[in-house]
Amino acid sequence: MPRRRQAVTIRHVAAEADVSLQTVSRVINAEPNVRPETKERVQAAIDRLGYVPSIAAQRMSGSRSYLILAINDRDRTIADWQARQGTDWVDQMLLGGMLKCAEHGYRMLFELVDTHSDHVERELAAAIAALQPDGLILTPPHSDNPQIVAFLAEQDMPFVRIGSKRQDVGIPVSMGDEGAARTATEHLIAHGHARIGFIAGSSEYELSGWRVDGWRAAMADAGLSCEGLLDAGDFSFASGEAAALRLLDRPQRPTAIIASNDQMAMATLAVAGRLGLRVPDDLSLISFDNTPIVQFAQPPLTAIDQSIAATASKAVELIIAHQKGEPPPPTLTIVPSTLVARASVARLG
Amino acid sequence: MPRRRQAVTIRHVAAEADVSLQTVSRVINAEPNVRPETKERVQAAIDRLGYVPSIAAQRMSGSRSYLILAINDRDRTIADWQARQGTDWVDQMLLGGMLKCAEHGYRMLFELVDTHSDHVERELAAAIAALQPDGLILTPPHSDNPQIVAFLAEQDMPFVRIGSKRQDVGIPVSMGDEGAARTATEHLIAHGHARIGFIAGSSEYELSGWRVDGWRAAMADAGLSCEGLLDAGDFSFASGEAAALRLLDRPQRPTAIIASNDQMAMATLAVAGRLGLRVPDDLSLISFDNTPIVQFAQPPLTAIDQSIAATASKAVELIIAHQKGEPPPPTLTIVPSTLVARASVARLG
DNA sequence: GTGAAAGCGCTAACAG
DNA sequence: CTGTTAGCGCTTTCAC
Repeated sequence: MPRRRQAVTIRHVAAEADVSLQTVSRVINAEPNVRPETKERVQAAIDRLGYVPSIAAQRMSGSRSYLILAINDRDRTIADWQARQGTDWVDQMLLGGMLKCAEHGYRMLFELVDTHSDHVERELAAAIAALQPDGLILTPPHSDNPQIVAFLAEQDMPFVRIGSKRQDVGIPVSMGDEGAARTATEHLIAHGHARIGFIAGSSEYELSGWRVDGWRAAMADAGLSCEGLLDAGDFSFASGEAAALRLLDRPQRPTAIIASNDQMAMATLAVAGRLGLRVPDDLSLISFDNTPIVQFAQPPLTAIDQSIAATASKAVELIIAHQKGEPPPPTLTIVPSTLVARASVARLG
Repeated sequence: MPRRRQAVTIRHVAAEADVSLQTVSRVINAEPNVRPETKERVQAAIDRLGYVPSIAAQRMSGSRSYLILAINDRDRTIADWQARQGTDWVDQMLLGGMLKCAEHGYRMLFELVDTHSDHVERELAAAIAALQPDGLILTPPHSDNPQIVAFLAEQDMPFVRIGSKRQDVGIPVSMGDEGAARTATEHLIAHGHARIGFIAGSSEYELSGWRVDGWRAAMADAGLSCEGLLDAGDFSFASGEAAALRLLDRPQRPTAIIASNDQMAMATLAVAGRLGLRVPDDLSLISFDNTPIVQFAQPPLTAIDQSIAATASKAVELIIAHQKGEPPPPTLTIVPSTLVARASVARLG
């Protein structure tokens, strides 16, 4: 293998512009103390030579690596990829994250980490040691994993916790789960529903609880009872089927159901079909996540859209801002979710 | 910002194992000339300290960067992400590519490059200069872009050309487009079809032509005419609609259509519906790509599945093998596609 | 077999 | 405002 070296280095630029290495470095990093005309001359040399700094060298000399690591749950991500159900969480993260990174000359690297492993720290430490990223983005359920969070805080590695609300360490970016559940519930109430069932997600994810909270709050505000209307799955289709069956099997069955993710919503739709219930005429349905499959459901499902792209983009922004020494936002950052109305909700009565 | 340094370096390991830096380096890189017991002692120290080499430093000193760059078309990728139609090309690339990379201690980085830009070289040169990857993976339509290919060859940067057949430079990995189209065509012929229409894709992609070739060959082998049965779109839904309309508007309309991708197949399905043709009773349909949406179509579409995960995995393997100095495969590598039978093909007559 | 020295491309810290 | 010096952590080259 040929020993691969940088084609054009800072040295070439310095020679070309007839200045010192340091001056070139200052121009590259937009640092002060360079006379405009010198700066211009250097910039011209850079352009002429097509010079681009080596990230490795920049990192080596103790500055930024321009790398941001997005950490996702290994098992779940691989399962989604293999299932080929169209789950586009990763794509949306890339869309928001990569583009924002590119704007600032950063790169986003995708890393899979096993939540359940007893040596999460080691996995993370290895990734950090190897890549030396400038910051990490944690996604659920990692965002609230005490081991991970404590470890990163200790390393004082800047990190954003997507879908988290805890402001103790790291920078949380909430997707407004409670508000989203409230919105969905209120949407149904506005359509005349009173017995609104809720299928919660896995308790491994804190957001599951927040969504329940939002539903509860909206029901309470409307003076409605939640009695016998709450069930839970683990985000899988099968668990959704079971939960839907239990909910719809009750004597006073709900006239509407909110499912905490699309898989469980699709399962509910299937169960309704089996029970001879038409959606939306006999049962209204709202799902969470708004992945592509719900558009193709029959009927297309009304869904809560969590803007993952916007959230990832925000996360990158926050890390870069932190990197520049700017103070973190004083209050919790919330990237709001929206309700996308389709055909699975009917007016009651 | 605190000047971030490696927590544990090769120096610590050397001290811990009481050997020189060089010996540690030899162990890390599995080089010869280390006595087994020394090696063991060093390895123990590495494990005890949780040492992981910094890839920046490795790269700096002229060795591998353990980074492989996957290059995708910017516009198309972003459009897919924004459309949220469930296109999972990127996910499948990550699935195959990342996991294979991880097996060998490499990382895969995703990069978007504008095909149409007049300074593709500059974009690529910048990415290469910044990241210093050990190899690149080109995806269509980049794989056969003469500018890109020439540039990389000149840099002598190892690269795999996914979906290409040209063996002049780089390492091509074909997905067997011609064979796949042949398979689809023969599948329809076996079901009694004789007037099998074909909607080709954008001529910007060489694979569009190969697919047509496969269809032509299968038709010829069966003694069937292709007269008036070929049309083309550009892979978009709208173009598929137009093509399907032209094909189905003919006096002797086809009894089956093969569309070069899922979007155009879905468009054909929609057009058939509008014309009062039932699929599969009045029109059989086979699509290419097998992205998630076709499972959710009514009826679910029979499709050619191009195993992108397997292809990406193979691509990574080839780059790493090349990296190790192994010779490239003497013949064209083909990752075969398979036909997934669903409900959109009916027996004729 | 193992070790010492030099240097990769860049930036921090200091000097002028 | 600009330049010089000294490394960053690792691998290469060459000694032993």
